[in-house]
Amino acid sequence: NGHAVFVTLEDTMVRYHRMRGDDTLWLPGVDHASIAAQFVLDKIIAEEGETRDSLGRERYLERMWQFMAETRGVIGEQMRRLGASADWSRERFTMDPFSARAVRVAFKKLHDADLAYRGEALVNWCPRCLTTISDLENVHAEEMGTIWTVRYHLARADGTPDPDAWISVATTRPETILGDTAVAVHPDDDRYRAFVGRDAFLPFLGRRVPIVADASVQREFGTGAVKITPAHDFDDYALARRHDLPMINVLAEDASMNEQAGEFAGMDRYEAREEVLARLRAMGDLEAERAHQMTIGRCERCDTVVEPRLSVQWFVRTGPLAERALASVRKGRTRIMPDHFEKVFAHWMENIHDWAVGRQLWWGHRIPAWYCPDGHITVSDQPEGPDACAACGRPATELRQETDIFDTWFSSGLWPFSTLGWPDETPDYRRFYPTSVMETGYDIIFFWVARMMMLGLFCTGLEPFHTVYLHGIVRGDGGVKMSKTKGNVSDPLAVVDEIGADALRFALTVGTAPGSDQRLTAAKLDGARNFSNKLWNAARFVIGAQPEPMAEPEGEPTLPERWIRSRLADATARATRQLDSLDMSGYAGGVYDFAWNDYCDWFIEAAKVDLRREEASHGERARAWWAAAETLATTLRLLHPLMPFVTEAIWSHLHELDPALTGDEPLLVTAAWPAGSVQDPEADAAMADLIELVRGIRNLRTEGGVPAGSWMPLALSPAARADAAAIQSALRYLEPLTRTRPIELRAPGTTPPSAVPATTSALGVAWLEASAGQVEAGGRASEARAAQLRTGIARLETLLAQPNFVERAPADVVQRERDRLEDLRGQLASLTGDLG
RNA sequence: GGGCGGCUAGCUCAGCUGGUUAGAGCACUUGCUUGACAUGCAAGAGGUCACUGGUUCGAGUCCAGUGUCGCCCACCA
Repeated sequence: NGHAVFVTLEDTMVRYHRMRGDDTLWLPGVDHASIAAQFVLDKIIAEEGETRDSLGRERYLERMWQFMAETRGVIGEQMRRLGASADWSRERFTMDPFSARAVRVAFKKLHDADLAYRGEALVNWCPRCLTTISDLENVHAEEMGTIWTVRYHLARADGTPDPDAWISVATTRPETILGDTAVAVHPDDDRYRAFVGRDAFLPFLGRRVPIVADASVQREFGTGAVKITPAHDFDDYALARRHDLPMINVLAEDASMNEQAGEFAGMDRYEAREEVLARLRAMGDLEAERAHQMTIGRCERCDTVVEPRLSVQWFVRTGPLAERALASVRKGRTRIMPDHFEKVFAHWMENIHDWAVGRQLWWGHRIPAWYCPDGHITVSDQPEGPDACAACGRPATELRQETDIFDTWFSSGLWPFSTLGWPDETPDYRRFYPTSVMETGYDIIFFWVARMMMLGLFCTGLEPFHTVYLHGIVRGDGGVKMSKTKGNVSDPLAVVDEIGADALRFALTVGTAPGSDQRLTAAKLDGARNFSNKLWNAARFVIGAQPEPMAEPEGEPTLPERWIRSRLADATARATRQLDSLDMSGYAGGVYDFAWNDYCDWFIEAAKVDLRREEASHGERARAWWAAAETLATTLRLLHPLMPFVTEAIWSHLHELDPALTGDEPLLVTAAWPAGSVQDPEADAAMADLIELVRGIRNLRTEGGVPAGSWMPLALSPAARADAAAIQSALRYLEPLTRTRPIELRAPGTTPPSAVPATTSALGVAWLEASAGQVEAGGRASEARAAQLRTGIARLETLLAQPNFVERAPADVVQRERDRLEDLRGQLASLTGDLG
């Protein structure tokens, strides 16, 4: 379903711009997702009784290519079924040779600029995936754990532990005691002032560690004294660097205790924890134990508790890169939608750490760094590597390449330009770079968007896109996030099979806002399906209503014809504006409203009258039909970006009927977006009056308990202001639309008999000429209406009586309120006159 | 510990730079197999726009604070 959202949004944007005649490219492709892919493939081969090591690097990677080909096929098929009109001839993959080259070149460029370096540091390590992971892949959550207080005995003058003097430290990870190299207290803490400078003994291993003072220690927390394990804790690491303390790694790569752990070596970290606790208890040095809520980081992929690990790694120095990316956003050269994500983006960029880009995995691009026996590093962007060590000239044969691969996001970060041929200035690159819109989920704004901004600006000197459109997460009926692990992912293809891709696309677009999550409920999908069904049926009507024989259209357009063209012009203008500003939901809602409420509910119903009028000439019927068909055709153009399938199907029928309807374009996908046309305010107003009157009369029928099927005589007393032609043209539609016959025109100012409910509109006052008993007596409708009018009038009178309002509000606002007041007074006058 | 967002009809949500009587879909009530569509048509009911204060002629909309739910970021043992 994640696919369905981005395909829908991107495809809608792209189809719109193609219809506009813009030079449009939607380049499809996928990344190689190294850690996730290995995680999945490891499981698959495990079922075959194999492991990564049993297969070996080469065969494992062969399997991976095969697996990836299948996955890509599935994703491509899904996208196509959803209607993705991407340029499949340019499909790209982050493991293809173009990407590989871009990765090498980009990395060398970074290294040359001193923005990539190799160094020893503490990184997040997943003991199950056996690789470094980035801060972002280390997901923190609150968990209940235990905090223990442990006694470290002080060293006596003779160098032995003092059984009666100790310093107590608090820890949540007792096994790391084995890697402690100090105890720290706050310099101003009176309790421990005398301890500073002395040594304490670790409970095991017989190691003496110094007690140091450091302001980073929180006096209030725990005992106020903290054990320092530099190789296994980020705080401790920083402190150790300040105090020049040794760093002892006691964990192996799978998080079992290593040989530094002495007698604990070989135990798993949690076994060792229990063992350490048991011994401390036995020695009487476990002072306290209590439940403790803490934050624990787990591997995003496999949920294993992450270990900080001291190792030599490749890093990207992000400071200068982030500064530039941030400046771009601040200056508005790249806009993030919705706006408030700019703050989120800025906050992250301002607090960014260097990026550990190396991964101890197989599936990915190997870091193009070569080491010579003398320790020199040569970074090369050549596919075959360097000829010789850049520092000492040793031949390539004596160099060995780094075995670590890049974080997938490194190659993904180059996507906007690596896919267009960079570092070469290819025609595609010149034509399409920088790109315009980056559409993706807000959940990967840091992983991907931030990296593309940083690397794009660094590599190409240009912002890789001018707009970032972030979509939200799709949640299921209960508001639960759909995730593969929870197994509540609904298969988009199953939905497509059931209700069609168009309906799914519509449901995913309407009523959503960028950056906000949405609930995709069954009811919403139903509504979307109903809409595509509605379109189909409206088209069926239009197609079936073509007059026989079809003649040259003639005669003046009727009111509904003028009106629907005006409404269409308005709908077109709005849709254009909305799509230009990426208001996808507004666009979807707007065309829906036009197609259903204006076109189907009012125009088609009115057009039926004209199409079936017996006295109409062939030419007049042809004109009436043409208006309906033409409007339908334009509506299809408006809807096509969002609902490509139904619209295309209907289009082909219209084209078959008369190519003039489709502008001689057999395919809607390549047809043009409708040009704007002028609105017709006169028709808008006249039709609004007619609609108001129709509604009023229908209301009278319902309120009066008139059976829906029966014809009722109607009396209409035209308003003095209404012109005769307008009344005449309205009558034609009034009759069938309100099921009233005959309609008697009374003199202006005529009032209905007392107690007969009437409806007042700009066109006049109307009431049902009921035979006795057919209309329930009473003027409830009129009373209610009069009350409404009185409230409105009172409100406006108060408002207009305020000098402040009249003097300080803009003239047009004041005038508008005055007009409204006049209008309401007029309506009330005729209504109260009628009531007697 | 910081930051961000939501709070509008029974439900899911629109509501742009403050200005008609606050909207839609679904659900609900009533009536309709009217020759495109019952996946439909017509009419209707339903809201102190979370709360408090402020700015303003005018606040769902802007400002401050409170509550509540959710999310993101963060190296407190």
